[in-house]
Amino acid sequence: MRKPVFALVDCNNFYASCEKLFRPDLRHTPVVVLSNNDGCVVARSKEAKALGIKMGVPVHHIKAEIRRYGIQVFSSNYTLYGDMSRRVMTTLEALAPKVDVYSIDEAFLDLTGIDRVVSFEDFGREVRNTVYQNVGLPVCVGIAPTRTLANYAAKKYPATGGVVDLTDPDRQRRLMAQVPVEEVWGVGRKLSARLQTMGIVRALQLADTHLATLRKQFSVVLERTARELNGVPCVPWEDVPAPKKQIMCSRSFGQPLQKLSDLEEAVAHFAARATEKLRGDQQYAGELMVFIRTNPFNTAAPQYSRSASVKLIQPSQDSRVIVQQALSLLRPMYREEFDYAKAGVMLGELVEEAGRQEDLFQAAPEQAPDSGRSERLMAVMDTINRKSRATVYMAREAGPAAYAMRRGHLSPAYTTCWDDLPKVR
DNA sequence: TCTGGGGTCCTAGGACCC
DNA sequence: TCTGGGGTCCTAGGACCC
Repeated sequence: MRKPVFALVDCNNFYASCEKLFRPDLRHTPVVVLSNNDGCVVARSKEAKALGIKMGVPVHHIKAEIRRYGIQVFSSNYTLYGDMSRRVMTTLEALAPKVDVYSIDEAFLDLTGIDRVVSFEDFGREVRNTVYQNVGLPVCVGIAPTRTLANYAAKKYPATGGVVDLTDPDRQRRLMAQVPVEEVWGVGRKLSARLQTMGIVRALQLADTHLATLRKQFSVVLERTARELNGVPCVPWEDVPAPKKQIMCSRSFGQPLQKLSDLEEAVAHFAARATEKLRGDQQYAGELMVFIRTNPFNTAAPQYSRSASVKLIQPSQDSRVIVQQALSLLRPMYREEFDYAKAGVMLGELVEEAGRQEDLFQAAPEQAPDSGRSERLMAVMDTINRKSRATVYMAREAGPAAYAMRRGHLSPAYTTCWDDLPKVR
């Protein structure tokens, strides 16, 4: 049997790199990109990292640094990042036989058994150069027998020119001896804290821990991680992306809301957006959940957090049905004495059209007078809204601007909107 | 003033069945 | 001096990832 070999291709500081790509004047300027609602930092250029700006820090905590160092701040521009991501992935698909897109800025390549006229390292360099030439974005490439090893190979050794070949077991162990355990893929804050109390502080120590102990004291997940560090693949390969199991739309409000009518507008809006995504995936939802909550960071204020869910008799992708159900879940949860900071709608029990169960008490589709009407109406709405965002919406939604995200530093849609094309003078 | 949003998987425990 | 055993399904909660 051929030994498995995976490459992880990871875009460096992806969002920040996308912003810099269209602003050559910022080549050496520290850049940060903010989360939705301009809340906290979710991407940093290497200059910003060098200044000690931490991932996830609320932007209002680093106001002084932004001013002092002239850090350039951007709101998240997912239209731009999504399009750049698509270009990177298309390039990768031309370079490797099997590509598993893992996230907006990462993909695994299955290199098992490819004819190796060049070394893995040369292959990695070719990937880097081609992506840079075609798209203009820098990537790191880690190559190893398992994804967990490839993952930290790609992320942790930019000093090697962005390509690390970890197929050699001795090299794996040498590098693992230096990697802190919390940097291993699958080991987060909680697990690393517990591991450290057991004296496990390096990746290599985790790899050498007795597997049954890990399973017993933690779970099968950590056991798998340890196996992967030892070169035994445990993460299944996804040739086609698995269909989504839930779809969520939620948002923190710019200002706290008190009135039921305001919450209704927000929840109606989230329900409509979630249902739009649902139709985009050509799925139907069998269940929906609505939640509302106060601001947990405001510890002085009384806290309130509720969620409610309902199963639909017949799975639906009709915004009218979902919005109406969401509102009837919201109303009994509402208490007027609280300041609400966030709400959301989650759709679950998603099914493909073909597997949809019909309502036993409904007339047969060919006899039902409105058969297909819902689908046609929604299709018309989506078509109009694709051309011009939020032109048609449910009456209960406040309107296009009411729950717009705070995005005070948004860059233009350079690649997806004619009006925003960069101009060459 | 000000702390994101959207996902996945696993486990434990309870209800229920025979 | 003792109170079965095995199975499924569901839910809530915890952990992780980007």
